[in-house]
Amino acid sequence: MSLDADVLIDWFTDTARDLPWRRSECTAWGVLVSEIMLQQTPVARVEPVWRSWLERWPLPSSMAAASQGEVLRAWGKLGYPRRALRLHEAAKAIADKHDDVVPEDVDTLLALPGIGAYTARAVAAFAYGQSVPVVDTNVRRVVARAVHGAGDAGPPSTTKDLRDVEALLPDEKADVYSAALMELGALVCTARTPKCADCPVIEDCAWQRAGRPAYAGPAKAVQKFAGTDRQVRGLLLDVLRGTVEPVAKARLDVVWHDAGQRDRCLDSLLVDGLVEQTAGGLFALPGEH
DNA sequence: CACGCGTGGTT
DNA sequence: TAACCAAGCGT
Repeated sequence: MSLDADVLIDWFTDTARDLPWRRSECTAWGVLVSEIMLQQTPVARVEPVWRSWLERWPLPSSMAAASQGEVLRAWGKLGYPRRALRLHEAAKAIADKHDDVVPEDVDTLLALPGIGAYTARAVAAFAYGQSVPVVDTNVRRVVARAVHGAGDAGPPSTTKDLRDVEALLPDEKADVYSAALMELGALVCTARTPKCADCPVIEDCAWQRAGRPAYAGPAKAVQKFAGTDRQVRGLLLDVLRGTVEPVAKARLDVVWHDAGQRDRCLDSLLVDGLVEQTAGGLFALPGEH
């Protein structure tokens, strides 16, 4: 049994959100930028940044010409700023080695920094209309429920997940079908309170037939934030995003009480290339001094 | 393969 | 209100 492709595609056509990276005039570069920004960051926070980003850097080569610091500042508070650095590297590679054209081949996309199993296929499908399985957390949850009758997806396994979704793809409009699966997971078949009453494929749903059993797999580790290096790194970076001129270490020291953790985080930011130290010993976003 | 990596809105 | 959640990737 599989999910009725015609029904799902019709539902998507009628009710999908009108997101700018889904419009026909959006370039492959626009799609790629959106996919990177949407890695772990909600649509609502991505949209305004994506718009200004594409206006400022409409081509990979235009972004490639910017400094790392400019890119990090433009990334703002989307989170996980290493994504911005990798996107910058990807833009340079596309400009230099691919004639400023986002590659359409999955393996070529996979070779670019910051592009993994999901993003490579999302670009292949949504920018170039290819029939490839696009598996994100939404799709994994929809498949776990509708196909396997489980309450939620178990631990990810790229090989198995791709195989599962490959088997569902219709002969026609596989790209729209993939977008529809993602939209279903994002809007209807949600993690916490699924809106089964609104589901277009409830007739096909194995979870529904099984009486909607609770998730039975291994417990998922809840990610802490308060007090972690991630929080401290974020605080340090926020200082540097807010100033154009390099700052003395004392300006960074005030953001966190624990000097050991502070210094360790500053070191890791330097190692990651998110922060640079000037000849005078001051600190700044990289590439601007 | 499990873990670390930002940030802010929702329940 | 603390916990959960959000279109992953690289190591």
